[in-house]
Amino acid sequence: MPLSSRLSPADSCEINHIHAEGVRRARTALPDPEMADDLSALFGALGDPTRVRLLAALTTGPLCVCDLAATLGVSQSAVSHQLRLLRSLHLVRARREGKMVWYALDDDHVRDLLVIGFAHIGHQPPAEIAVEETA
Amino acid sequence: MPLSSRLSPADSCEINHIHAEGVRRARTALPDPEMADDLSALFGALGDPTRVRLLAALTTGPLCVCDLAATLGVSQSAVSHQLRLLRSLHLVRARREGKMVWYALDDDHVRDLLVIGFAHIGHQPPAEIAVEETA
DNA sequence: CGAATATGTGAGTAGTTCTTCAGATGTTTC
DNA sequence: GAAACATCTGAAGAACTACTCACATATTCG
Repeated sequence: MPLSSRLSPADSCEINHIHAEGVRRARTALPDPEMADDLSALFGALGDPTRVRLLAALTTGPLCVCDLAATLGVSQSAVSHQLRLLRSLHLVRARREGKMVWYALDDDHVRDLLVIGFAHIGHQPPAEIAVEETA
Repeated sequence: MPLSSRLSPADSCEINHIHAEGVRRARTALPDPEMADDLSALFGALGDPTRVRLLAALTTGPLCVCDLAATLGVSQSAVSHQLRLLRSLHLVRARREGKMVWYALDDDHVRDLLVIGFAHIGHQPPAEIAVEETA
């Protein structure tokens, strides 16, 4: 039980009013540290305006680095740095074609996350995101 | 057209090989700056291991601050700070009951995001997350 | 091969974030 | 009202992030 050993008697509320039942139940749903790190890294990748916009742009179909920079109005270098992060987390996929590299969303999870995200913040997603264009 | 004015001739690849068609299409899916900020703030909130674990814990039902601290094994103060952020983004809801404050997930978007996130990173979510316990 | 084009990358820096610490606030009980 | 308890909050420091700049790499074309 590595989890219970983490409940140090330190400061977290001593042995106060802990509701043992609820805590035990909560622990069953608690991802282990590695999962939590992976999950938060994934969401963290979506936690930046530039990257969200990159991904949103890519929902309309593949674009090369240059197009992405032009679409967002940011420097090509900045885009490249961000794409590397997105690639490392399998959010986008890169395919070289001559001098250019085309980027595309890696799978539908990305689109799903964006749609739910938009729903949560109460804005309507820009139409193209919700529907698969199969472009 | 505030978007096109953002395409400064600065460094983003001059007027090179931009594929005008794709860029124009991509722009239709591009959230405006305010949306992008809201969206990324939402995902950013999920972009931290402690907060992901807090939310995962809450998928099993409401817990008080003290329970959450005990469940995760982190200080009560740290939990409180994080809960404030999560509350401000409507990811969790707080209800005072005497000395204690019970926290619960604010809506099902949170659960959905976690489930998709787990699917993406290829781990199975800890069983309790996927199903609504109506506890 | 050398020039031109498109993209990738390391270092540096300004800005942001997460935790801890100390103390404030709100609630109950006596 | 004072003591005890649960939670909240501001300040501060350590760690992380995202951009820019300069240059490296890769591909095509002459």
